Amino acid sequence: MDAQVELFQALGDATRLRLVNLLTQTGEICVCELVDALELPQYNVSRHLQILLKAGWLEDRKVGKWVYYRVARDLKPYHRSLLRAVDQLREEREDFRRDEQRASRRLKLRRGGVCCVGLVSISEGGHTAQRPGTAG
Amino acid sequence: MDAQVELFQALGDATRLRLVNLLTQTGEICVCELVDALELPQYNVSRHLQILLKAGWLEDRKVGKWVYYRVARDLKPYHRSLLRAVDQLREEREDFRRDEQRASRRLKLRRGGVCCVGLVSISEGGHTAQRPGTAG
DNA sequence: CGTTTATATGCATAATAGCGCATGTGAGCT
DNA sequence: AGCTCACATGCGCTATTATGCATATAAACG
Repeated sequence: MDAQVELFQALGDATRLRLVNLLTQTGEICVCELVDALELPQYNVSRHLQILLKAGWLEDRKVGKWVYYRVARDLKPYHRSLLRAVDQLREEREDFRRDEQRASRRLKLRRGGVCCVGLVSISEGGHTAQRPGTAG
Repeated sequence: MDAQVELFQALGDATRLRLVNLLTQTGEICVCELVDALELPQYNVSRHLQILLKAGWLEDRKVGKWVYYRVARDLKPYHRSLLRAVDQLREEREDFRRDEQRASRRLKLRRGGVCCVGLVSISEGGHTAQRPGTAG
């Protein structure tokens, strides 16, 4: 599809807006951390990450069994403007702020700068607690 | 739906991006002029205008049988950032430029600052030539 | 090699979006 | 009143999208 239209379309979804916001606020962050922060099922987060990736919004970096995502670095002016818009949304979006809080708590638990290391149990059931049926 | 998500979603469509671009570039402009500029069927343009209107992007003003649209005036910072992004897209979008050219030709034909007055035939078949079957 | 962990994806389904056609609405003109 | 013009909208269709479930992939670890 039209690459620029795809760019806007990728932001036309609440979950993806939350992801983009979180990624711009926290920098590089891995999928399991995003799952915990957004409190959404892993497959759901993964799907939306793929959409953002394909649209050109994100970069991924694989480290062992983890995948870290971050906002892409080679951005054009219109990308920047769009990211600024997302940032300016923050004031009005409680969900953004809650995501950021949960993410910040989660990121403090990183050991040696690596996600998930030494994590046995965040909530009961471990940090994959957001699998449907386990949480909620 | 979530008002801010709707805002982004409204821009996630080529036709609506073209409309927003044209409206930011030309100011107030009526539906028949937009139809000529975009070379799309009237019902199509009308539909997308309603979507943009509902999303909070546009204002309309009815004058006789015409309806003029313009970009809304009470905009928040994130609206402005988004509009800036659309503007920055212009460089890469031939379609935007073509729309603007056709619009500019069309707008020169206004009489007394009013659209459509004294217009008998722009292209053969009159200025409603974009009805399917008449054009293309 | 089998198992666990982290992530991605095929599939079915439900919801949504865009399009074309036809028609409705409402203003102005005769 | 009847007609035309400018614009909006209901309907049916098709295409796309989001979601949930299950499973695939692939790395790490015993």
